[in-house]
Amino acid sequence: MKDDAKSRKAELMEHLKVSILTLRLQPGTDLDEAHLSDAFGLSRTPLREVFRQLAGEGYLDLRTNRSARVSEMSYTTLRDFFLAAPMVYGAVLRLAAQNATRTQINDLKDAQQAFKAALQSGSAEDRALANNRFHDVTGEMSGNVYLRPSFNRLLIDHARIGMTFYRPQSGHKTENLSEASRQHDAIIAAIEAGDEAAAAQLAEDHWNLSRDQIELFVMPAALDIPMGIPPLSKPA
Amino acid sequence: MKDDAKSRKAELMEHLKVSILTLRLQPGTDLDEAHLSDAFGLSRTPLREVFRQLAGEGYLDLRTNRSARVSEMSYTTLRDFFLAAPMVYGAVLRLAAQNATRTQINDLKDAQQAFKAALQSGSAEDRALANNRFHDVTGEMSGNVYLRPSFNRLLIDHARIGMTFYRPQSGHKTENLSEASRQHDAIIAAIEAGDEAAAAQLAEDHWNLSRDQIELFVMPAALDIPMGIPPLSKPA
DNA sequence: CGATTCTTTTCTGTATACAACTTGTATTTT
DNA sequence: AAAATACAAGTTGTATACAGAAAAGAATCG
Repeated sequence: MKDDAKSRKAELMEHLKVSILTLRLQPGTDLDEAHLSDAFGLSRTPLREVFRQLAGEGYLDLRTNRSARVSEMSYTTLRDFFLAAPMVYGAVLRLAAQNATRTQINDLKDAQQAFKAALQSGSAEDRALANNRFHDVTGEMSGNVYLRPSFNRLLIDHARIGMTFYRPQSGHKTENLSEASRQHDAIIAAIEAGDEAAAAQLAEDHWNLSRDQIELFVMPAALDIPMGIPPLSKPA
Repeated sequence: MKDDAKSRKAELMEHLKVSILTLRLQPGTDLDEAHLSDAFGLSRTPLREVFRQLAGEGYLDLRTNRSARVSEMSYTTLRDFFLAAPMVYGAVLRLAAQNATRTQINDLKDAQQAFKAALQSGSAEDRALANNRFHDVTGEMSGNVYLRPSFNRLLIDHARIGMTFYRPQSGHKTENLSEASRQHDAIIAAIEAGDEAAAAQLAEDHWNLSRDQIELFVMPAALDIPMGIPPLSKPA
């Protein structure tokens, strides 16, 4: 029942992280210090410290004398993402297979349980968060301080990319998500068996699946409907 | 001639970074807020923001209700380092060869000039900082936001490892450092030519050189002198 | 003496007040 | 009427003061 400043600070942090990962706070959004400090019962001093930390982790961008912003996503970052992700995740899973402890493996299984539950009944946000948690545990397992900064940065945008491209309720999506779930199970098995090579291969497969999904979304089948005359409309 | 708070803050940041990279502030050192804020004419509020940011970049460790500490280095991190470094640096140089701009290439040449100058006449600290600058520019060139967090984290410990293991004035060291300088030249050439494969290969070579150097330091040739009776000495 | 508890001191974390900067608006000038 | 300037409101950055937690020291008890 601790409702002291320390817990409120942690709450704020969690709130911002979740909001950013789920796109409730969209890339580029300005954050209002006064409003947030009011809402969480914190003064601006600790609030700004949270901003600084989140900026360090890649959630926010800070510009002097201007408000903090949710970090941007552009098409160039999408390209950079798929350049870096397979390599880093391959290394992470390889190390996870080497180093995972019993406790961590149980954490991973719990995360996968939650992911499956979210697939069944949850919202897109629940799925993205559960998926994020799953991969976060694999990052912990790798236990390499030099890989984690980039991996965590990748996970942020992985969640946001997922929220952007897996949103529509289509047959493809459900299929791909259950395929993702199957891959998660395989990843758990590979880690539990300490099978590095399998883990690394699964990392690659997992990204190929993501990329295929996005390509389908970005380049849909063409509409087969003749155009009418468009109404006049002023540009914003 | 701006001597306002903003520049003092930047000064403090630079001071801490340089001090940590050169081991003037050793891993595990406690930082005194009162003393630092006094020395740089800043109140504790902006000072603590700097701490948070440096912690995010991997220079410091923050623990609640305890003083900020220079981030630790252990033998396990040394192992983690050489697991991650070749992979990340290989990717960085590959992307650098793809994306480097004219301006960046000039920056890199300037950095290499400074490095050579430091080799000739500078201290170990100068060399480490110049080398750090060189690699930092390659990181800029890669232009990949997902790779840079890990790469920057690697560069911090690269400088500190260098300060630890290249310190003694030996024939080997000078030789290896000029070899490093030659590799830098080759890296510049590969980037300028846009030769990805060569750049990636050079990244690997560069780490092999580092690793050899450390192995030599950790496992020196055995002394060929019969032991006498050691003098009594108290452990610190 | 040694250990333990209590007090004092020091340092970390937070709140508030103030200063500096940005930006939007209104007024003046051409 | 358009542009430029000056003003005003709002927001960010910093300093100081205070509250709370560790650490250090003194006093008490075994």
